[in-house]
Amino acid sequence: MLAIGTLAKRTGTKVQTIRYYEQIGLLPEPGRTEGGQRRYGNADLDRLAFIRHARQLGFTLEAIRELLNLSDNPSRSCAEVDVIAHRQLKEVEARIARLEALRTELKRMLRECSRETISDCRVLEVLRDHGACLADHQTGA
Amino acid sequence: MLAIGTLAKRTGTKVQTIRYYEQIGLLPEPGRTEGGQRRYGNADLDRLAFIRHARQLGFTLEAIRELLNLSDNPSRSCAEVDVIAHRQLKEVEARIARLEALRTELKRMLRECSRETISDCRVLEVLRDHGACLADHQTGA
DNA sequence: CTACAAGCTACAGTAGGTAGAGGTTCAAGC
DNA sequence: GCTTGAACCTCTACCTACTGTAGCTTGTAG
Ligand SMILES: [Zn+2]
Ligand SMILES: [Zn+2]
Ligand SMILES: [Zn+2]
Ligand SMILES: [Zn+2]
Repeated sequence: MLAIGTLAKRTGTKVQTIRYYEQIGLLPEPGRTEGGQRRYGNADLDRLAFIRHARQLGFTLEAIRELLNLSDNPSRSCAEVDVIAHRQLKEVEARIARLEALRTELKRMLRECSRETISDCRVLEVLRDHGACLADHQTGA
Repeated sequence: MLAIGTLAKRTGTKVQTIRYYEQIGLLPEPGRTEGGQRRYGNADLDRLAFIRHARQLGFTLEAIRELLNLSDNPSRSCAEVDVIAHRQLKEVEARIARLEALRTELKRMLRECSRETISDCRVLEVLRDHGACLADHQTGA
C-alpha cells in the first residue's frame, strides 16, 4: 500500500491534486490507516496514471470521467470512446486554427513596427483599430 | 454619454465584464447619474475597444494593463511595447507546438483503433500507457 | 522514545469572466 | 404627471483545474 506522497511521485502529480480528484469523485475514496492517512493500491495507481495521461493529451476532467466509466464495461463497443477522442481532436484543431491566426497577426504587427516612439508604434495602432488588422477574430472562431 | 448597456453593445462586451474590468482597475471609475448609474464617454469607449481587441489577440489582462500604461506617454520609445508583443508571440507559438503534438497523437490513436470492443480500443490503450504514445509531453513542453 | 517529515482538514486564491437574486432607476408612452 | 418595464445597481456564487497556506496530527527512522 502506498502513501499519498509516494503515489504522487510515481504519477508525477501533486499531493493536493490527488486529494482534489478524490473530492470531485474522479478517484475513489481510498482505505485509511488507523490514524486517518490514505493508503492506495495498484488499481488507484493505474487509474491516476490514466487520468494524468489523458490530461496531458488535453482531455477535460469531464471527458476523463466518461472515459473511465466506459472502460468499466470491456465488452461494449468502443464507439463512444472514439466519439470523445474525436471531439477532443476537433477541439484541439479549432484551438490551433485560432492560435495560428493570432500568430500571423502578431508577427505582422511586429514586422511593420518601425521601433520609434509609442505614438507611431504599429503594435498599438493595430490594437486600437481592428480595421488595421487582418485576423478574422471578429467573425466567429 | 453612454449607459453601460450601450457601451457593451458597441464593443461586443458583456455588461458584467465591463464592471469586472472596472473592479480590477483596468477601466477607470466612470461618472454616475444622480441615481447611481454609470455613464461613459468616448475615451472609455476607445479604451474598452483596445482591451477587447488585445484580448482577442490573446494578450492577458496584465499585459494589456502594461500596454495601456505605456501608451500614455506617446513620446517614449515603443521598445517595451514590442517586448510585450514579442513575448505574446512566443507564448502563442509555444501553445501551437504543444497542441500540434496533441493533434498528431489523437489522430494516430483514432486511426489505429479497430472500432470493436472497449477491451481492445486503441484509444484507451494509449491513454493507459504512455509507452504506446509518441507524444513528448512527459519531457517538458 | 523522540524528532520531524509527511500526512490531515479547511479555506483562499489563480485567470477571466459569467449567472442570478433581489432591489432601484431611467425613459418612453399615455 | 404617472405608470410600466427594460435596464441598471450591488453582492454573491460559480466555472476549470488546480495550487498554496495555516494549524494540527500521524508515522517512522534512528
Ligand atoms: Zn512598436
Ligand atoms: Zn483584429
Ligand atoms: Zn476505440
Ligand atoms: Zn503520452
